[in-house]
Amino acid sequence: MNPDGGGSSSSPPPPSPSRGADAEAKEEEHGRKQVVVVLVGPPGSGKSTFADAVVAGSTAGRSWVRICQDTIGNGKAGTKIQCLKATSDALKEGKSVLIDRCNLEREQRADFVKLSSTLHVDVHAVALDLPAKVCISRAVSRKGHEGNLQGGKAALVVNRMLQKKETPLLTEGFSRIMSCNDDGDIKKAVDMYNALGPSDCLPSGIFGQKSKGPIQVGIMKFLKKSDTSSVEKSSGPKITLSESKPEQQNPLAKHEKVEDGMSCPMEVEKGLNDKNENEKHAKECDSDDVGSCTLAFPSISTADFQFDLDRASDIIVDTAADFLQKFDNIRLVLVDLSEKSRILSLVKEKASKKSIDCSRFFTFVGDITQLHTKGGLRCSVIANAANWRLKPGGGGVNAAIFSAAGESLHHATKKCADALRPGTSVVVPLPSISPLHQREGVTHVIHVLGPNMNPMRPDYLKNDYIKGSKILREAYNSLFENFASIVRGHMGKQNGKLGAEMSASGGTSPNDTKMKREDSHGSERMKKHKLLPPIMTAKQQHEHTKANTPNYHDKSMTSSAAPNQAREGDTKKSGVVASKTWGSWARTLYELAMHPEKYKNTDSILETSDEFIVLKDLYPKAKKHVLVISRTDGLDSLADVKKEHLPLLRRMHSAGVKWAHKFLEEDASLVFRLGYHSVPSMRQLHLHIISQDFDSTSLKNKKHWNSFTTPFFRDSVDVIEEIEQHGSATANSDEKILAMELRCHRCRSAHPNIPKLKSHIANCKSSFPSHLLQKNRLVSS
DNA sequence: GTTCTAGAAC
DNA sequence: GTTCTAGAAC
Repeated sequence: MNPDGGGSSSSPPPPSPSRGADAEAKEEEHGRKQVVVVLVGPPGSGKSTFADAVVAGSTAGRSWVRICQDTIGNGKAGTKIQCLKATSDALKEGKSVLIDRCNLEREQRADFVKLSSTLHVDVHAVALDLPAKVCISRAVSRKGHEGNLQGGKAALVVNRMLQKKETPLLTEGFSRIMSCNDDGDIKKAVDMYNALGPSDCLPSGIFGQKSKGPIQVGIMKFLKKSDTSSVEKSSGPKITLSESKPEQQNPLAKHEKVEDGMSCPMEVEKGLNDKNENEKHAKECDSDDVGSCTLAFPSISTADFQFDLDRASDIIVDTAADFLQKFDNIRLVLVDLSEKSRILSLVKEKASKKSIDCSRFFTFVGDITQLHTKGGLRCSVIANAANWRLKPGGGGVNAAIFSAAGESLHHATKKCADALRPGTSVVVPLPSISPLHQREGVTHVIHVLGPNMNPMRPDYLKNDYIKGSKILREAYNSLFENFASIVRGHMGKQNGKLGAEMSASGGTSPNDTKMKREDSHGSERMKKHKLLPPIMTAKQQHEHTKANTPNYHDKSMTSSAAPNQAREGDTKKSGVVASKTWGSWARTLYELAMHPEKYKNTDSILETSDEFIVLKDLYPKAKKHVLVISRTDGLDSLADVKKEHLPLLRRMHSAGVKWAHKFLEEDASLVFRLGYHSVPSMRQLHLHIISQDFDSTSLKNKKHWNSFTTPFFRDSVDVIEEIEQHGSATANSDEKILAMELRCHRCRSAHPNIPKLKSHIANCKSSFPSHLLQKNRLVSS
């Protein structure tokens, strides 16, 4: 760390901040260069001490004022408004200002930046990035605090605040940002401001941000015993070696020690990841059938930022074991390049202790982009340890996969998503022109993003391994779930072919078609209730279907009320765990699509044709929200859609576009998006046409929001293209996607709850994310 | 899908 | 005390 100029993470600072001629003239007139220093740090990080030291120790004639929200209210709680007023007054008197309040979130800092810029004054951020443990200990144990934040409650407050912390950025308007990571950094920073004469200015840029932080005990774990006494205790013997040392004395030595503890031992047991085993597994998997049920995946988050290998291997083995229990006939292969891979040997060792079937979960040494040609292992799906922007490059597995797959993967990825949150994954069907598809037989790439331990990236976890482990677990679960969804799709296709063959030979009646549909409903419902039946190979599925066919025939419906009953009976009879049917409410659209004449007196139905009806959504989630509902009996969700439905889908899309244009005639400011929910709540395939204002009282919860603004929403244009190319559409069926944090669909900013999100989107004028601006995904005037 | 409501979060 | 979320019931 070198706070006084030699920034560790940014380019060398320019000689002086770039500011308008106007401001320069003003400064010359006054003969001084004032500055506003916005302190950023939780309670206990030492903001007041810092500010007092600058105010008291100024040696070069600059006049400083500390503006403290805790004291500005004269006994009552102070407000930001009061602080802004005091700042403005002090600046007008020619003084420089230190803002002593937490300012951890961008929004809290914004007004101070704005005020400074209005008054043509430079604004700096000084982030007091001390370990959470230090801040908590200080906040908890201090007495007579000006804001009365002390004792046990301080620990909770600090923790809560740190969860929301947003690292200050130059784009917020700061000319200079300095991070202080320990008392040494703080002292240097204080000295620097003390030595600043009235007309001096400091170089602009970012200084002192760490690329790697010291190990910290997870904040949550630390806080589980949040009363004062246990906080004191828990910082005792349980803390790792690195933390038992005084934190501030020698940060570098501490850092090295920590890294020692983290890195893998150099001497790896020979033969742990044996080549013979590779060959054995390759043979077992050397068929298309098995290959189509095999996922090859790299270890997530362990390469670049050294997520603890021991914990990571536990998580891999746990999640894989759980997953294999739920599904038969699926294979998971952990791949790493080196025979000496520590993660492979750890996983292998732990898997053997768990007595997992080693033909269904094993490690493989090789290049994940050449598993078939070089390793003889067939895998139709590979996972990528992606970066959050889903961009090629960077190195490691990500660079290798994007490079091997060629430009088409990049294009295909952009269609599915433009960013990924830690702990989630996204399925990208690999176009058949991709070399990776042609050469290796890879049909899908699943991009996965694990926890991020890199402070230069969003969602940096500050070595909170409790949270990190949770996210890593989510990442693998999401990966495996998405893989299962691909395999399901594959099985569905096999089934589809089977049906077509039977039909061509005259062996099927209309009821057979119905039967297949009911079967797919069964699986859909089970998916929802997490009672997944074992996934079968195509052959087994065939046998299974045949065996159950009489039941379906017997039970096939004779009235519109029958489908639910029929399905319920079937699932019980076939010995599959019984699960809930579509609720009565979920059949509304089905009833409507089948019998629109019954509803002709309502003004909700805008259009009726043989193929579809257009309906105003009863609970619109935006100013304009209509549904184009297919009338094809048996077509309930994206999972049911096949190539034969393409003409229908195209016509539904055209109808949607037509209605969007009609609405645009009434209000040209609207922007529409057309798409399907990955897993609809209502039966009967329906296309949403929804204006992007999301201005509606019916939009009430996170699920509503995320179902229209995450990859859960599949753009109609993409669905059509995917079916053209692959014969089926992928659905992002991972339920976690609907529980994701709330982000603005335009600027992607995060918001803590629905009301705050709504007030943001009412005003957000940012342009839409780039991927939405392509391929007519948005319809506007 | 919505409504209702307990209890968590603020 | 009020706001907000999330799970159960429908």
